[in-house]
Amino acid sequence: MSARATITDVAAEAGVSISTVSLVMNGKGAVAATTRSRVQMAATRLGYTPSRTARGLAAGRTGNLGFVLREDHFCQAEPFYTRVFLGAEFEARRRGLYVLLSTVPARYGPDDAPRFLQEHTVDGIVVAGSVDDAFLDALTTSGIPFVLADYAWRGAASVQLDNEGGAALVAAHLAGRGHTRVGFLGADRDHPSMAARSAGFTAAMAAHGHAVDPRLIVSHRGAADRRTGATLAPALLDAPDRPTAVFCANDALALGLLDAARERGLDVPGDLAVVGFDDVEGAALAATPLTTVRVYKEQLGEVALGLLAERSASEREAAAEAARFARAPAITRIATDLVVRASG
Amino acid sequence: MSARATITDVAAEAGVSISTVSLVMNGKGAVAATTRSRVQMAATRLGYTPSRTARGLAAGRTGNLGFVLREDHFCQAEPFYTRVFLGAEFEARRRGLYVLLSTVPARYGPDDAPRFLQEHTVDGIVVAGSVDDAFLDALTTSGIPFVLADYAWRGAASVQLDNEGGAALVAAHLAGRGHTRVGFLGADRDHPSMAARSAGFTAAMAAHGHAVDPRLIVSHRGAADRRTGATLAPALLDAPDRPTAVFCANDALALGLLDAARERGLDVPGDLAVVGFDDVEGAALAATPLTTVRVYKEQLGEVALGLLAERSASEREAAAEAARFARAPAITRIATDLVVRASG
DNA sequence: GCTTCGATCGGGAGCGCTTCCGACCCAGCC
DNA sequence: GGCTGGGTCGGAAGCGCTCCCGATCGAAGC
Repeated sequence: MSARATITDVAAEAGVSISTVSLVMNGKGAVAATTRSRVQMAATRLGYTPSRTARGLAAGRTGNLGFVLREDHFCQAEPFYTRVFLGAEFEARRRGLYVLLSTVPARYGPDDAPRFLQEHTVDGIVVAGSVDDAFLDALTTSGIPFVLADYAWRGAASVQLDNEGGAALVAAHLAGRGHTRVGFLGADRDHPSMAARSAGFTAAMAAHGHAVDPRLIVSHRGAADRRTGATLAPALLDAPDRPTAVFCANDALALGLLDAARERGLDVPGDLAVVGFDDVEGAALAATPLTTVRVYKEQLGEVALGLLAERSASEREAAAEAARFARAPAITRIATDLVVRASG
Repeated sequence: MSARATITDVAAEAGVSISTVSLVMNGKGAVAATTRSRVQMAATRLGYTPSRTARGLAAGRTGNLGFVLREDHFCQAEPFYTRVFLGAEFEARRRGLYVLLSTVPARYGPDDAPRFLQEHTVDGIVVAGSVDDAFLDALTTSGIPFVLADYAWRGAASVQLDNEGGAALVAAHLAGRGHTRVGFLGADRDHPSMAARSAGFTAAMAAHGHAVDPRLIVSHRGAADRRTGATLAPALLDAPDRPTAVFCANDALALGLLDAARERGLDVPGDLAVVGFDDVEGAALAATPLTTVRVYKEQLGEVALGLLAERSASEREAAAEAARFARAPAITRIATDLVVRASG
């Protein structure tokens, strides 16, 4: 690949000025149809693609967005945020943007700032999952627009799963199957999503006339993984008046609960119905396929990135003050579905 | 954050020319120590960080690298390539570079090109894991330097695990424990790493005087996952003369084999020793903790990115022809370790 | 028929930085 | 003491693009 064609080459080839080429390439301004097509032909003939860098310099925006998540979230076995990222990357590609992926440690110190926070190599940032408040503080003061995905923080714009809605679907399902004594198994309770699932479920059950016995609500602060599910299971399974169904705040916990149930020789769903949340890969493959709430991870990323792209675009054109006004503390919700399988 | 400080501001603040500031910021050229420190102070006082974009335009390189992997590899449950990426990102940060993550479909068509292939927004590309040949062809003709990580293709530069070495460690370990009749369980056999593990193991066993019975070598073409491991297990476990030990080409297969062994009531490692490869998260947590070969995924990414960074730098300064000569088909190997646990 | 106006297009000034080149200064040299 | 030369620094030309502004021209308005 020899030297790339530049806008000047195209202008010469088409017999117009570079301004015109620029207008055509960006689809703005008033350009006569004939001129436009002449320029386009010249561009394709020369294999011209505008230089991102030059465009960035001149236009004052870089055309790439950051995607930040906690290191441990990125590396966890279940590729949840991975899929969110994939959705974001897809949407970015659709919009002709790039996304820089970076991680922050669970405990954020001032030295951990992703470099693009300082170098302004990024027009905006998607923050996926829960992160240290200190990071969000730094982000806020940096002035770079950002949107959260699957997290909430103050009035920041965010895209979240419809956790309440999903939990309500579960409640309706269980109530419909005649369960009146149900339990809830949760963990990672500081995460707003987890809290919402818990609250949504108990509220919906109550609405169905079967308030959840507080003794059957176990909620942990630690990681919401399979091991925790198994560890916490006895509190429910060995209770004097065992619930006939348990809603777990996520599939990992549910899988752990299933392990514990199997150990005890309980029949699922005969003795115990188990419902999870997330619809992870392993849910359908489990020994007893798991009834769960399906969430659309890619869509979460797509929507978040789309929102960010528009936000950072409007940030530029409008006066900063005006844009800040328009920033309604928007929470966008991604709908969820119930997938009924064998476990309940 | 008001308007950013530019190089001009720093020059004014320090009372020098912008050329001098540039020299100081890049640590090149001959600048008197006093001048240098004066500039540096001015820069920190103004909170100056050079604009990536401007730098890129002027210097002809963008300062970011691409990291490409197959979509399905990115999403698999075991975060192998995720860790590789993390290592790469770390190394990039260390070098002041950015990395754009993008995926390609398993079957690559001309329309699937990551956009940065055409827009030259990237100085080089790390390709992780196996990808479609068509993609590598496209990459080659694009002229963008690239290095492979955990893959091999023609004479392309690549960083690979020391698969033979790891397999030899396993062979030595098993032979040392008195196993003379051993089996091999493999899958995804078109992947060079898998082939190397198989070949390395049988060669090393032979060197120990215990040639592997060809009937005890089962090698599959499909995905090397847990399910496959369980599916393929009968060929070894139900053989007339069952091996006393099996080396599995990766941990997922080994885990599947363990499932099958448990089903048959076999004692591990009494009746059957099982050894894996990769040391995935689940290996240590398995019911019978898995003896396996530990591989340093982050290091793989680090080394690959470092190599790429140097390659793309030299690519620029040297004449293209000369650089192409220097491109010895280098294969860098990352050492592996044996981790002995309960399974064998 | 002359002015006004909208539709088109070219000119040109940057965006912030790198880098080549030449100017300058002060030792050291014959 | 004039000259050479190395060590320092400033000037200035871009890198490829965006975008404001003004020029041009034919058509519409009175």
